Amino acid sequence: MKRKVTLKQIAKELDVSISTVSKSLRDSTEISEDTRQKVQAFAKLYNYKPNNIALSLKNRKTKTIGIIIPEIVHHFFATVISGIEQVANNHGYSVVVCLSNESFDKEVINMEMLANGSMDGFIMSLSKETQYKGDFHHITEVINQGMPVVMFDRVTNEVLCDKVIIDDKMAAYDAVQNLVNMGNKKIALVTTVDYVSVGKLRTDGYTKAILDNDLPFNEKLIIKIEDIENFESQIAKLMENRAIDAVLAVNELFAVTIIKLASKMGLKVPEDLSVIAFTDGIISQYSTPTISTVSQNGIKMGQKAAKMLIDRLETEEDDDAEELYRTEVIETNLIERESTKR
Amino acid sequence: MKRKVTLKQIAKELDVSISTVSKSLRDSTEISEDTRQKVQAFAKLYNYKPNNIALSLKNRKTKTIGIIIPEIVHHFFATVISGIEQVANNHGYSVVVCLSNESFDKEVINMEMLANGSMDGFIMSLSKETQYKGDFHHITEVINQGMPVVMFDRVTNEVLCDKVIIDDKMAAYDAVQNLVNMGNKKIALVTTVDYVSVGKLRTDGYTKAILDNDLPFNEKLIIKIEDIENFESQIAKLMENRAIDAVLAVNELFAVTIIKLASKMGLKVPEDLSVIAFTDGIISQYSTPTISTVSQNGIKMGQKAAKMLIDRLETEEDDDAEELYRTEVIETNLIERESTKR
DNA sequence: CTGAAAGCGCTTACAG
DNA sequence: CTGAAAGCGCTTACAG
Repeated sequence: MKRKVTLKQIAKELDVSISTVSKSLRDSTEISEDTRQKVQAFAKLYNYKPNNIALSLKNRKTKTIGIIIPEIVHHFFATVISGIEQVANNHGYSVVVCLSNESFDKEVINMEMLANGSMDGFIMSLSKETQYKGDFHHITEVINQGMPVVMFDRVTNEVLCDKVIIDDKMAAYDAVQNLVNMGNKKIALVTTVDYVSVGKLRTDGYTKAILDNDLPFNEKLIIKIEDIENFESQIAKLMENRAIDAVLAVNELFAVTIIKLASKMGLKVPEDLSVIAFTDGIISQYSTPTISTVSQNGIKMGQKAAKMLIDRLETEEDDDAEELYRTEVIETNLIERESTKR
Repeated sequence: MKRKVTLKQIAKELDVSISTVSKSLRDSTEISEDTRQKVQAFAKLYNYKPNNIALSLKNRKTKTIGIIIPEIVHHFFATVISGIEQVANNHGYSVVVCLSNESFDKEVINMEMLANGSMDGFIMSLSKETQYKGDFHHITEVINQGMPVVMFDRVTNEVLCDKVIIDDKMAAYDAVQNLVNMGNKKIALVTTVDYVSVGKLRTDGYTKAILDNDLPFNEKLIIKIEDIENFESQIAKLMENRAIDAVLAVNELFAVTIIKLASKMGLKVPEDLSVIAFTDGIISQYSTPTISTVSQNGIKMGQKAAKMLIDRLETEEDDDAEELYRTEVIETNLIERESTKR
C-alpha cells in the first residue's frame, strides 16, 4: 500500500525545494528546462496527482456543486441530476447529492453540512415541508455568505436567486386546450395540495383554459390529493356518474391509478376517458394504454441549472453587477400517446 | 454579504490567540471557564462553523463517500443511492455521485477525479464497458493507495474488496422453479450478453433449474439481447409457434416489452404466457398486467454497502487484519403479481 | 491558563 | 534559476 506521493516527498527525493517542484509541475518558465524535465519525469513515474483538498483550501474554491432534492427515486429528479452531472463534469466540477426526503429539517441539515466550505454553490428543489412552512432562512443564509444557489422546479419567490422552471400554468393550459380540442367537455383536474408551488400553478392554468373555452367551471372537478387513500373513491364517483370525460393529472402516478381504476370500472381509455399526465416518466411509456404527457425535460433543466450556477461561479470574481437574477423557463411539450388517441 | 467567520477573526476580535479560540470551541479543559464562555458566545453570535476543507486537510479524511454507478435514471441504482445516503448521513458522511454512463473512460476519469484526496472511500457498480474490457487497474490503484472500495451488484472477482450482491444464480433458479411449479414446461430466458456479470449468473441459475426439473434444455429458448432491435422478432417467433409458455426476463424492460408484444399478438398474460422479471421497479408495479418480479432490495444493498465501507473507514486505523474482504449476499424475494397469477 | 510553533499539501510573491 | 516565507483554516503537542 503506497500512499499518495506529495510535493514534499518529490522535493526530498530530488533534493530541491518544494517551490521548485510545484513550479516545475506547473511548467513555470521561472524554472530551468532541465529541472522541469527531471521533476516532471519523476512525478509521472510516481503518478503524482495534486491533492484536491489542499488545492481547495488554497484557492478557496472546491469545484464541487451541492445538489439538494426531495427524492432521488423520482424519475424526474434523477433526470435532472443526470443533466447537472453532464455539464458539471464538462467544466471540471463534481457533484454532491443530498436528499431531503421532503423533510424541512433534513434539508436544513444537509445545507449546513455542505455549506461549510465544501461546496462552491448549490442547485436545489424545495422539499414539500419547506414549501409548506415557508421558511427559507437556511437558503438565504447560504446566499448571504456568497454562495450562489440555483433553484429548479419547486422554487419560491421569497428567495432571490437564479431559477429554472417550466411554465406550469401555460403547460396546464395547453394540455386542457388539447383535451378540449378533442371534444371533451367535462375535464377533471387531479392535483396536489396548493402549497406545492407547481400544483398551484397548474391549477391556475387549468382554470384559465376552462374559462377561456366557455366551459362551465366546476369546483368539484378539481381534486386535490392530500393522501392517496380516499382519492380513489373520489375519482371513482365522478367516473361512475359519467361526470367527466377527460382528466389532467398532475403526475404520472395519479394518471396511471386513474386509468387502472377506469378499466376496473369498465370504462375505456381513451374512448370513455382521455388522460393527460404531467411529467414524462417511465410509467407513462410502459403503462397500458401508454399515457400522453406534458414532458418536463429534466435533463435540460439540469443542464440549464448547472450552466447558470457555473456561470455565476466563474464570473463571481468581479462581483459588481450581481443581483441580476434570472429565471429560465424550459419549454415543455405535449407527448401524445394512446391515452388521448381518438 | 458577510463572508464566513474564521478562527482567526474571532481571535482578533477577542484579542486572544487562535489556539485559545480553537480549544475553547472544542471545550478543552485547558482553557479557563471564563474564556471558553466568552469565545463560545461570540462564535455562536457570528454563527461560526468550522471550515470542512481545512478539517479535511488536517485530519486527512474528508467524511465523504464517492459513488460511481453506470446510470442514475435506472430505478434500481436510484434506490441503492437512497440506501447509501441514509446510513452515510447517519454517520456524518456525505455522498458524491458520479455517473459512468456505462463508459469505461468516464468511470476511470471519475475515479481519478475523486481519488485525489476528496473521498475517504468508494462504493461502485461496474459499467458494462468495464466488465467487457476486464480492465480494473483504476480500481486496484485506488485500493493500493489505501482507499477502501465496496462493489455492489455488478462486481468482479478480479478485484479484492468488499462486495454486496444478490445471489443471482439462486434467484434465477427459484424464479424458474416457481414457473415450473405452476405447470409451465417451455420456459424461455431473455437475458443480456454474458460479459455482464449478473446476466451470466442468471443464465446459470436458469439452466440448472431446467435440468433439475428434467425439462428438455433448449438453447433456442435462451435469448441473449445485444441490442433491443431484432429482439422483438426473435421472441415474437417463439410466441407465434407457441414454443414457450413462460418467460424469465432479466429486467423489467424486457418483460414489459414481451408482454406488450404478446398482447399485440393476441396472447394473454398470464393465461397463455407467464412472465417473471428481475428487478422490482416502477414498471412492474404499474404495467398491465402487473409483473411478478424477483426483487433486489436496492435500499438494503445500499445500506449494507455503506455500512461495510464506513466500518472499514473507522477501523482502518489499526491496519492489521486487513485483507479479510467480505461478500455480503442480500436476500431476494419473489413478488407475485398478475403476470403469474393462475 | 495562554500562546507560539509546526503541520496537513499546496501556491505564489518576493529575495537572493 | 532556486528557495524561504507566508498563507489558505484548522488542530495539538509543547513551552512558558
